[in-house]
Amino acid sequence: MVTIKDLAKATGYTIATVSRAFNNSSLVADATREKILRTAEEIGYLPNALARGLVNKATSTIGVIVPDITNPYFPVIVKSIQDTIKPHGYNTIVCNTDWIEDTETESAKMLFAHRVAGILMDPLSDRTYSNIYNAGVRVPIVFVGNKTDSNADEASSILIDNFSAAYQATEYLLSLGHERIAFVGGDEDTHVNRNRIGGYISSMQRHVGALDPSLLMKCRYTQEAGYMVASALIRSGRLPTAIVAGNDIIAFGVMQSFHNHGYRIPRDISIIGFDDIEFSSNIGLTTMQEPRSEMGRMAANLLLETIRNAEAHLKLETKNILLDAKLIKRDSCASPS
Amino acid sequence: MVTIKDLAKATGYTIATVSRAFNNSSLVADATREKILRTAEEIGYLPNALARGLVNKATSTIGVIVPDITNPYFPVIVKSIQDTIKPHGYNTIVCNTDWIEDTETESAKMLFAHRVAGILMDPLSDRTYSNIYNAGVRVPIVFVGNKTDSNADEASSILIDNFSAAYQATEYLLSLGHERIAFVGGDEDTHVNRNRIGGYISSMQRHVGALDPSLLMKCRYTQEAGYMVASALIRSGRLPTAIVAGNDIIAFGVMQSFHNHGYRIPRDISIIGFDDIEFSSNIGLTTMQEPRSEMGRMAANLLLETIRNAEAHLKLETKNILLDAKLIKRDSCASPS
DNA sequence: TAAGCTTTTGCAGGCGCTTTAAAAAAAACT
DNA sequence: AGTTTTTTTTAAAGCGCCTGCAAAAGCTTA
Repeated sequence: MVTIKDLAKATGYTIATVSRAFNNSSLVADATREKILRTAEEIGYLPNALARGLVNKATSTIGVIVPDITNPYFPVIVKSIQDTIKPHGYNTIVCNTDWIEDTETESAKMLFAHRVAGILMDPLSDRTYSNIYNAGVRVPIVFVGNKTDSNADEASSILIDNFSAAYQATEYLLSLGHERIAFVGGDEDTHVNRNRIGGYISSMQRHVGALDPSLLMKCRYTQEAGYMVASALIRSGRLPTAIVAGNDIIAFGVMQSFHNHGYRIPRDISIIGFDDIEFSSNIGLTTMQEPRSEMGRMAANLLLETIRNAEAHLKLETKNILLDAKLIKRDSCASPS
Repeated sequence: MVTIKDLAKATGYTIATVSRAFNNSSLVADATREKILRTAEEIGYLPNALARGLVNKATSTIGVIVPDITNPYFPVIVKSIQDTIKPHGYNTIVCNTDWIEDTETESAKMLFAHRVAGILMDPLSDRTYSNIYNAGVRVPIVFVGNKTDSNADEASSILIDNFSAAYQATEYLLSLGHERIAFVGGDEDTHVNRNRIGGYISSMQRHVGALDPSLLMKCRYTQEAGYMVASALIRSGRLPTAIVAGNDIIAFGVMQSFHNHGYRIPRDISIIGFDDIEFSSNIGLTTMQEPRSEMGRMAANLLLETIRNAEAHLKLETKNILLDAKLIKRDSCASPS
């Protein structure tokens, strides 16, 4: 393992000069820097990031925590984050929680132990912030995609206006002539779920009056869960004419179930999703599009700004930004027959 | 920032004892360890992973490099890796190369600078191994999903038998009665591409004699690329009756193009993909399934083993393991009409 | 009670790097 | 030439932690 000492010996300078050469310090002569850098290549010297992080008390790594990297919703955000921070010299450690709150806390602790400069995360629950704070994690955090309502002034967040988006989705279905509209969405009590359900209920109540509670179904954010709920719905015999799904993955499961049971979409039942993941267009799913790349980019920039301010011992006012979702009309919704 | 020194002061022991308590050393009394651990919770002490890595000359982090995290093929592998190594106390840093060879080299350098214990990667090209070796990276590497043929004895690999899989896919189409079968696949000269093309050609030549070279089309592994190639094919007016796609993503693009141009699958044209990503079942795409979870798991275990051996200064014989792909019949293939 | 063990704890050096203060070298003045 | 100023380099301390060795404390046994 070649260290700074080896490079010092090889060039004839001391480690102090070598270090400066690698840190673009103006305190080394250009000729010296050049010679050092050239020799570094030759002998294969790569600065030890651990030693650097130790003395600098900060790394150029940013932690990213998501619930499920196999849901295409997240990789786009992760990639957008990576693309945004890379030009600033940062890299990422990505963690997967599998929707398990303990894993989320452990991940945050691990990231903090690695002294990441900051954390970007899609929180699992309203307890997330206090969980990781109580675990001793002290590092700038920006939420993306979801947030913890109880700590809105402790950490910034970037997400869509879920209430309004769900309202809009439901309105669209109503405008098509549907009246019996079900909601199949997330079962955890989070900001996103509360607002999507809230928007749905609000729209329904405005147009249909009291809501039939059996139309509100909760499940996990997986295709299997959507499939199960739809199958149960079919077995119950009291089908709605349209469904608002909590996200596209759930919608996929719902569609597959209806398909397997001989129903045709949108002829027999309409469905609208959330997120607009890549494959929704292949399947022709009408959905509320989240600007995920933009969310990732904005969240990353906000975190970078927060980190810079923290280094300068200023505290940046936290921002809770709501973006607009956009209705993407495709082939999964039609007027009831 | 609470350090080991603070914890030492708080408990009345020295940092040596505190350190031992955290490393499950048998040299601390149980009562002492307990007291220290309890106090650690109270004052929020989390060991600095950088300092640890520095003195131990090794971290419990494993680097993962993939070409495109937004292709659902990869997240499953990444997750499988994470799930496999976590019980061993390791965590991961995931890098995205965007199919750019320089980015791949930079990623490897970054991971090495962070002193990862090892790297798992799906290499972009046959140059990958020498690229990163020449960049000074000296760390155990295991390839997964693809490999560099020129360095088969330097690093282990886990992938499917691509030649045989492509052969099998083509045979299936032939058995359905197709004769004019096109291949739309990866354009880089990599192990995977050579073998998939080789398997296709081999099967075609066996049954149809000389191959019409215009049937062999190369493109990038994206949906857009597949779409373009299919559109060009349609414009050319000389359509095949069936297509072997380099992967499912390309197949999606191809299908979408045919769909948009008024063709029906499989009535007008059959198509078979590669990988069996999640959404292939939704779309009814017949495909050659890669056991990605198993590949990730095996690769991770192999890397772990390699790391252990390296620590013991043994060199583990490299293994190049080929798994079998499995033909998953769905609705995108039929006999030509 | 003292000697001989065993168990537990402390001291100190060092991992690879950055950085402040001081020294040396080079350049710019009288 | 000598002196001052500026540029370049070095010496040394320390970031938070681990660990070999030495010291201290607890236990046994005679």
